[in-house]
Amino acid sequence: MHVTSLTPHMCNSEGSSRGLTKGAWTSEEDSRLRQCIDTYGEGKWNLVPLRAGLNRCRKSCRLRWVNYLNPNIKREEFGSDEVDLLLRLHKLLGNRWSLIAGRLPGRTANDVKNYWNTNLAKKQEPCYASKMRKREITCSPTAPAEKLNVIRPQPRSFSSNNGCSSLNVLSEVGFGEVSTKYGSIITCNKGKEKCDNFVNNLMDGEIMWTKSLLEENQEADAVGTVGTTSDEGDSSSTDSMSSTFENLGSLFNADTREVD
DNA sequence: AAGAGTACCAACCGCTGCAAG
DNA sequence: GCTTGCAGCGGTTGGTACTCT
Repeated sequence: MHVTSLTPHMCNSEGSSRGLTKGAWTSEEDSRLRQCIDTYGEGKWNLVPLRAGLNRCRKSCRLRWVNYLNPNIKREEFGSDEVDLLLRLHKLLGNRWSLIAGRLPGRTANDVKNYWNTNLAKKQEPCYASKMRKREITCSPTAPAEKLNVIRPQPRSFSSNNGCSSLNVLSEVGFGEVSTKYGSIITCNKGKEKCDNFVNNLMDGEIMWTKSLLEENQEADAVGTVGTTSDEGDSSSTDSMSSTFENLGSLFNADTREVD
């Protein structure tokens, strides 16, 4: 990008940060930003530095609001229910912190990411946690999941959502559930392309039962496994189907329910 | 009490996706 | 279809608080 002039909304990646304040925010800056958001609302972050009279880039302003000043942010420690949900969502979504945070009312992506890296990563993947902490590669960490092209982050919702569930996440992006004799399963209800993209971007070992596969097989119980790197799935095997649903069941646990 | 090591978390950086022109 | 600018994401860094010796 060719930059000919400097404006407060420009950050390093967009141009230059020369002359812009960096580092910790002062209470004065906080109050200015808060007042600006109160007056103009969220959004138009490129205008915020000018409106608030801050010598900060728009990214810094947005981050400060989103991660710290927003009054909806929870300050207390993660509860056991939140941790449980976080674990299951991470298993499902990988490091899509904003998506995960969207299902944890009052938590920001940064909160979730920090909590994961400091409290949970070590329990899940000791090698990865060690690497994160020490910046040392002493063993091969689990490869991060491929980015999901289909799923776009949902706007934060701070409603007291009792339906915080993995299935709700899926339904928001076009996936739903159907039930079979094996239990509830995830389906795609917004077109085969989305479904295929989702499936193609699943993490290793994750298994997806798609409505399209159901339709292709022309029978309610004809389902297929979709492996990403290992073709361990056997769509014709009842044992495989059962184990698959066991996997899904453990993945969703309480979220999985029968649909009449 | 003091220094070293560790944990936490706010903030920064680089990148990507999307929309508008 | 291409370019440009904005919004927002995940990874990473660095300062500080805390704990241990």
